[in-house]
Amino acid sequence: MPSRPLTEPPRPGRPRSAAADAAILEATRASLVDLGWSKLTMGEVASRAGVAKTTLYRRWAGKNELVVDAVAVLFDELELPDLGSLAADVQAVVLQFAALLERPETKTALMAVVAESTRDTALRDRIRNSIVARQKRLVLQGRERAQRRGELPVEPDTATAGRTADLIFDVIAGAVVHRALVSAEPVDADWARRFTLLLLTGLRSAASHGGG
Amino acid sequence: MPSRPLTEPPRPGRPRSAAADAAILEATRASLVDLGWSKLTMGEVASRAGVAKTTLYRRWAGKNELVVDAVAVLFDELELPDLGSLAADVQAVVLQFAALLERPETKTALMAVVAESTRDTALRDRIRNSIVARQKRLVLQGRERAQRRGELPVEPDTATAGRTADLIFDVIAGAVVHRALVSAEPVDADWARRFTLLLLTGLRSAASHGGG
Amino acid sequence: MPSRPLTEPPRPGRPRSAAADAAILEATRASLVDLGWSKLTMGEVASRAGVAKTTLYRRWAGKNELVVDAVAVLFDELELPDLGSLAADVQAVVLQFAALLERPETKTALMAVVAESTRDTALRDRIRNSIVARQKRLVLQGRERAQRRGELPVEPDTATAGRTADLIFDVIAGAVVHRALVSAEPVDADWARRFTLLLLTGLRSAASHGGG
Amino acid sequence: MPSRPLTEPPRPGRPRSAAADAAILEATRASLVDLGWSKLTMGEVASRAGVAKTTLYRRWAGKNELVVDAVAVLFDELELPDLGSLAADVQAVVLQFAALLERPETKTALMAVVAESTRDTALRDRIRNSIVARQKRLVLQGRERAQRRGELPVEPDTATAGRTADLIFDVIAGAVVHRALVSAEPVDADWARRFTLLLLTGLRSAASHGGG
DNA sequence: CAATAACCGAGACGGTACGTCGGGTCTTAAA
DNA sequence: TTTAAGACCCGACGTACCGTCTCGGTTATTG
Repeated sequence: MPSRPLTEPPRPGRPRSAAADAAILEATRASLVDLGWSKLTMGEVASRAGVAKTTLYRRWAGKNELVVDAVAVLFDELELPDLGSLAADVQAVVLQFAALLERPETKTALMAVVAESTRDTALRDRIRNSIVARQKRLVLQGRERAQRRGELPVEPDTATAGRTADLIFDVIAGAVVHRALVSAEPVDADWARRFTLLLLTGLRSAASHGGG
Repeated sequence: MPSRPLTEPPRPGRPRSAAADAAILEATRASLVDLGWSKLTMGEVASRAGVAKTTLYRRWAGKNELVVDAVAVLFDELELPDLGSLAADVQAVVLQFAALLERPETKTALMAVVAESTRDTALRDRIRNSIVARQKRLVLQGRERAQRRGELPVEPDTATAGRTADLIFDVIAGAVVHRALVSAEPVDADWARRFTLLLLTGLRSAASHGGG
Repeated sequence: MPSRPLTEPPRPGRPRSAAADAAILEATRASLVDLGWSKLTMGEVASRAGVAKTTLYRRWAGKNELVVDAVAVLFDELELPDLGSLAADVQAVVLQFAALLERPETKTALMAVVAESTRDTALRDRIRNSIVARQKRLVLQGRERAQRRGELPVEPDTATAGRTADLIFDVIAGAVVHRALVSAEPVDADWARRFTLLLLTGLRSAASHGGG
Repeated sequence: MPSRPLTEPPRPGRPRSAAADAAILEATRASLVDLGWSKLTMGEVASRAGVAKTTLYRRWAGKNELVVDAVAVLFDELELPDLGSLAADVQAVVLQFAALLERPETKTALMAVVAESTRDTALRDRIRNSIVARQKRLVLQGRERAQRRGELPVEPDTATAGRTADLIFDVIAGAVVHRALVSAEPVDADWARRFTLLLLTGLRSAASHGGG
């Protein structure tokens, strides 16, 4: 979303239409579904949103930024359920995440903006803040809950703990994304179960051996 | 590579220039390095290769196919070294793969063509055959070697074995790609060691518990 | 000038700023000098005048009307000097008029608004009242003075007199404009002398032959 | 017309379509008639001509150049008739010229391109070569014929002759244009007769007095 | 050795989308 | 009601690439 200071001193002139923002993001998602990333055009989004092209460009620098914002909110739907065990929780989140990746707007857009971000650091930061952060939160939340349950030891060294969380995050997100988008095979309950088993046994054994 | 029948019945007329093929693929890689995926154009590739645009279109249907072929050969460089232990071998391959992903032509192109492939099944097959297969081969090779060494049990059920190999592949490839391109953090020796430890302990424990 | 009722019944609310009018017309002329007709924009004029765009549109319907008003006042500078003979007077006015046409704001604007007026009768009337009338006045004035001096006969038939004045006006104004703007050659003293000679001898001879 | 060397060494590549040239110029004239100069757009012309916008821009730098070329050919219709006397010939040409200026494509375009040419020397040259030259030819032709008939003396000094021809041209063209477009009054037979009388008597008297 | 056929370079072609600019209107808060 | 500011919708701009086509000309195999 176009970020402005939180406590906005009312600027002179006509204020920007909040309705336009919403309509544009909605139109962007609809266009992604119908056309896919590469056929989505700014003009099409504008016309679907009932808005002039200039209104888009006043808020977003281009297609990349617009799509990141349009897709990011979908990641708010991800939630860590409390099913009683870490394994069950992880498995559930994996399936949630896979379901999200199956949605046509996400599927076509996610890899595309990541690809663009390899040559655009501002875009990379935007993705990190808008999308990656929303996913990573689940890992931290899951670890904390597992530690409360006693399923995982409390790691005293925060640096090591952070590195491990990052590793776990890349393994989970990477495996699911790769399965869904590269291998293009279904992430079903069986796969999720086998993946979770692999991950958690590895995690527990490694932890007891001192994997820092 | 431009697919033609394996046993080519010599067609009438002037044959296609083999030199052009090589020059085009090389020019494509060079353009990826200089311009990145989204700014790469067919016209630019043609002019760098000293070739007419028609010559490109006679061989490849479009940018997607061209780039897949241009990038695919780079994956031939990946090799499974024999360092004496599965852990060492995996770690080495992870670093090799990461190094490949750090190359600018791969970094910018890989996610992009995957993104395109979500709406183009022919492209998906091309990627699977040209790129994914080249990576997967290492997993199968590694498992076989580990089984010969006795580091991993021989799985009698080939269906289960296949599923496990797929899982391992998605975990390895996914984690490395995600770390390198999404998290955009370095895949260094330390990360590779910690990742390998997690993977292999998980793999061995899960195997002994019957993770099929 | 923005036309309002001659006897203005004082309207309610804040009255319009008279200073704004002057600033806008001045800014319009400055923009004409710097940018020329086709690159002059309402936004540019507004910002030069330190005024909002709405203030312009409240007073003028558009660029055409604004420029006519901005340029019209320049034609007030034209004066018929009294140099003792009709020939001298005409020649002086021709040079004055040419000098006015050489000014960049006039040069670029005059033909442009005339061109626009060919498809806009309201604009045509505005030009006629604002610009053409200011020029024509000189012809009538010159004829009257010449008649007083006895250089020209008094035409009793007012209809014929009017037609002749119109003809003279089109010949003088047309020739000077064409020389200056179409042929793009200098209207210097020599040209003015030769033109005046042609005109006045023609006029006198034709008059004596009954050119009605 | 886009001028290229007369003896064209056949350039490589696909040659430009001559049909496109004709269609574009015709579409330009039609657009002038329907829309007028200021509402004519390159896109509209292209679509009327059944041609891509790039095809227009490959041949003409912009609207100005295009319209000059589209309108210029109309001036080929002007012809100096041989009616037996200079006065009759001049009067006929004046009426022809006025009829041309009454055509909607000419009326709306001519002053507009002249206005643009005041800030664009290349455009001025194009107008001079394409339009002005086509008109001036008639003056030279008329003088020569009148001299052959003995209606006008042969001017021995070519420099003076040239200057006089230029003057006559500006007077004729200027007066007719001014009457038709600025005064916006009809150039009918009566006006043409009175104008011709004024011009020719002036010309003859001035010539006998030594108007160089 | 001529005919044939596919190739090659160059570049024009009809399109689509780009990102920007200007026109003229509307919506704020302030005067 | 006017003002400055600036967002708004709209339409055109001139450019860049797309993928196709049409040239003149080249290089092979076949008759």
